[in-house]
This record gives sequence, structure tokens and C-alpha cells, in this order.
Amino acid sequence: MDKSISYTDVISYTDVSLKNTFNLYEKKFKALADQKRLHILYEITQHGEVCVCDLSEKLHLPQSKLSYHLKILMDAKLIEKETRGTWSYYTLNHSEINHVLSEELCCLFRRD
Amino acid sequence: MDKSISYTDVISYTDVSLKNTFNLYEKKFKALADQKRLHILYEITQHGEVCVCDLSEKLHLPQSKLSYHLKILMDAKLIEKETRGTWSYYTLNHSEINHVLSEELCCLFRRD
DNA sequence: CTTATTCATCAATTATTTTTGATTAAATTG
DNA sequence: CAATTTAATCAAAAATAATTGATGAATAAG
Repeated sequence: MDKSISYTDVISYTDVSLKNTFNLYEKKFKALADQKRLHILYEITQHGEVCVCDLSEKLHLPQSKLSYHLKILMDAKLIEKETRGTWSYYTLNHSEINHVLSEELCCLFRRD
Repeated sequence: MDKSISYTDVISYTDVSLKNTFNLYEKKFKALADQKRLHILYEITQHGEVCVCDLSEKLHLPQSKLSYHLKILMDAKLIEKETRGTWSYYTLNHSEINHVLSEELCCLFRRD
């Protein structure tokens, strides 16, 4: 049994809410920390909404890879999904994106 | 020899500058995508400037780990270093930070 | 009801990032 | 100059994340 004290333990002990805050933003920035996912956000920003098949053509990526990356963006709440028929349409979660990203990133990864 | 065409190849062929843009932001968001590094930025935001030994106490992390994480923030140009004597003092690179992060993150990871 | 389409999920492999402990370098102090 | 302090770097190991190809679920269309 490992009884050593980890970074996370110490921080949670001294300041739980701060630790939760870092945790939350870590997840969001991790989702943003990938070229392919930034390209996905760019395409959604440009077109308003896109389906997986649209993205597959634009990014030259197979469907399984796109589903993987879209899930990461979804879990970080940076995008939202609406299913119509067999298609899934993805859109930006503006409030979350705009909360994190500066206005200067408008039209690249966010929309005003 | 691998002749398969990668995502990066295709994108650079069709739009070099867009690919470079994604590359640049990927690096910045990667630097932000870690609890410990967010905590480092928070401490710098709070105190204006900090040395590695300050951070070691505050975050309960060994020096080598901090140097590693500080280098990642430096490479992403999110922080700057000034060495005085045997100490290295780290400060925020406000223009870069504020270019990327929203004003709503003021006082957490940026300063206005 | 059979076939086709769209997309999510899964397990195994591969790649990347982080940690660890030690070593090195530079500046300071006695 | 020898000893100490501060911090960067390095190589090996451990931990995480991404890719791959296949399978399965849901809807639509013939």
C-alpha cells in the first residue's frame, strides 16, 4: 500500500475548491490541446453545424477517429450534439467556449 | 519507408497557414492542459513573480518536476524568466496569455 | 424484412507525456 | 578555493492519450 502523499492529496486538503477549479480547466484545455480537435472546432465555427461525415471529408480522417475526438470535446462541454435521423449534428457550446477563449480567437474557434 | 499520407500532410498541402495556426494553438493549449501548470500560473498571477523554490513549497513538488513544467510554459511563451543571482524569477507573459484566455479567467490565470 | 448508411464503442497496439532520481552548471558564501 | 544553494538537464520507467480495425446499434429505404 502506497502511503506517500501526492500533489492532488495535498492540494485537496488545503483548498478543495481551487483543486476542483484546476481540474475543470485542465479538462477543457486538454480537449483544446490537439490540432485535429482545433480543426474540428474551426469547421463548426465556420459552418455553424456539421455532421461526422462532413468532418470526415474535410479533415480526411476516418469516422472512428472523429467519434473519439468529438467525444473528448463533448465531455469537456465545448460542443453539443443533436441527432436527426441517422445523422448527428455538432454545434459549438458558445457559453462554455466564450468563457474560456479570448475574443481575439473569434472566427477561429469561437463566434461572437 | 512509410509512404502513407498523414493528416498533417494533407492539411499542409491544402492550407499551410491554417495548419500552422492549429499547430501554434495546440502548443499553447497543451501547456495549459495540466493541473500543476495551471496551479503554477495561478501562483504567478497571485504574486506577480515567483522563483522555483517558492513554487516547490506552495505546490509540494520537487524541483526537477517544476523545472520540467516551467519549461513547457516557457516554450509555449506563456511565461517569462529573469535570473538574478542563483534564483530564477518567473512572470506571466501578459500579451500571450491575454491573447488566448478570456477576460473571465482574470485573476485565476491572467491579470488585466 | 433485408440491405445500406451513419455513427458510437471496444480492445489492442502505438505514440506521447510525465515522473523519478541522479548529474551538471552557475552563482554565492565562508 | 571549498562548500553550499538554486535550478536546468538527462535517461529510464511509468502513466496517459491516440490510432487502428472491427463490431454493434439505430434509423432509413427498397
